[in-house]
Amino acid sequence: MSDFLATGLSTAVQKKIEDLVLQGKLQGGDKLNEVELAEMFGTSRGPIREACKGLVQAGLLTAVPNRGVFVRKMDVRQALEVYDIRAFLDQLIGQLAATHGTEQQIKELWDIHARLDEAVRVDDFEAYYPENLAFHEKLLAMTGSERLTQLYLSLVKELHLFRRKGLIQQGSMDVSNAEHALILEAIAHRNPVKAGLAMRNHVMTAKQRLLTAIELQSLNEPVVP
Amino acid sequence: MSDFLATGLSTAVQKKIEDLVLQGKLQGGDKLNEVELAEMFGTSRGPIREACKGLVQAGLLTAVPNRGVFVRKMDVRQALEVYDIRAFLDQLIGQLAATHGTEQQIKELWDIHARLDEAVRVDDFEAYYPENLAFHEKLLAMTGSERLTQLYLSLVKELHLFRRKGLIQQGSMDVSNAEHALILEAIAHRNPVKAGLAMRNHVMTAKQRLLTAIELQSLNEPVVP
DNA sequence: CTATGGTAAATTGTAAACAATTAATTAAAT
DNA sequence: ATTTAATTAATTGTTTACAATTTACCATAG
Repeated sequence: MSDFLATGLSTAVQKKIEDLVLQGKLQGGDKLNEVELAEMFGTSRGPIREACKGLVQAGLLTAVPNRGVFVRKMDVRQALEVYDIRAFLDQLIGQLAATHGTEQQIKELWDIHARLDEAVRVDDFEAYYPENLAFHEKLLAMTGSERLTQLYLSLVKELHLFRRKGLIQQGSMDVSNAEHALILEAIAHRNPVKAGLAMRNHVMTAKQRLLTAIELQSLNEPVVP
Repeated sequence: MSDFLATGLSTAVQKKIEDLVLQGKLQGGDKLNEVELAEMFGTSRGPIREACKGLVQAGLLTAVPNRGVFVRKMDVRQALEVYDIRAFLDQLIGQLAATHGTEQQIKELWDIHARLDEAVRVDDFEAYYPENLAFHEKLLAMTGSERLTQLYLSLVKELHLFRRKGLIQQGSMDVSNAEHALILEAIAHRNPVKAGLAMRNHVMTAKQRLLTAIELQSLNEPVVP
């Protein structure tokens, strides 16, 4: 390991394995071979095992005694469970952001929203996606709650495990950003309840989009493979 | 390790260390010595280190590079953050319990509530405490959401890190169980929104009790020690 | 041809040894 | 006497070696 690391080898390895999972290079159900990973990162098996323990606790991997660790397989049901949880956490985020956000932060949210609108206008999802992330991360920063931030980001990672082809839709950017506007107005007016409900609604509509997308897909695949 | 364990040594060790923390035998800020723990459990340091990695991810321990792991120190601010999160998770729990709970489960809730009332009548906190846990665990079971259950239990454990003398009050059992009644009625009437709000309120009043208790304590300790 | 059993390879689980960093102690100097 | 430097001890980080379990393969019986 020649890398620069101020936080220990196992932690660095944990981040790298996490990347492999989130980028989809390791997919749901895949088995993680310890010696393989050790050679890949140029370490021994010790740090690999420690890293995996952490990722199991984080919900990205699952451990089977004497069989090893596997990338967690997330089915539709579990994904919907996480959407529900996220919806209520987002409600809290909206409340806190409206309460504790500074005027400067609100201004920056408007800036991001303007860029999102531009991406909607030219129908550029590649531009929309990172700005959307920035929008929600700015909201997180406005809450001032470390634990909430950590928990929320953890759940977002978890949802990355659920990636059936195109089910997390690229469409409906316009609807999504209209909802952003409602959230922003409520925050700008310092209305925590309204901001919270707008946030919760924002996630619930995303959940609903996923549900309809699943229904559509199941119509195209009517018989058992 | 002569113990019976179907899930690996490091996992068993993790549970034991977790117990040490939750029982307060290891207190906030305490340093965990690897060789000491290894001798204590009759293992080598490997499983200890793996267990600690898991507990760090779970939020019960904190790791400092080249210095070791310590029991996480939770201040008032962090505890209040967790209360807020729990409040909104409990709202979701209430909604789901009212939606998916079976009539049998609702009946069992009434039974627990009756025992809680009896404990209130004779002012027996030792009897109240475990039944209160049972009440909330029954609600969790009614949600049918594994992830929500896991997350909620994890946050409850986290709150155990915050234990200043008597701040988690034993009093106000009567108020607490009156809130339980409101929750139960809403669930029995299959009113998810009402049940959710009653649950959130239940946690927020607990948070408020903590806040007032802190204020009272700070009045008794006016000067810096 | 399928099923069963047994042996060998591969992989995980644990322990012990080694390296590197941090904490503690002692000695010297201002 | 207090501070600073140097040396030693203790502890963490990592690697290597060993044990136990699982998986794969092949032979043999039905």
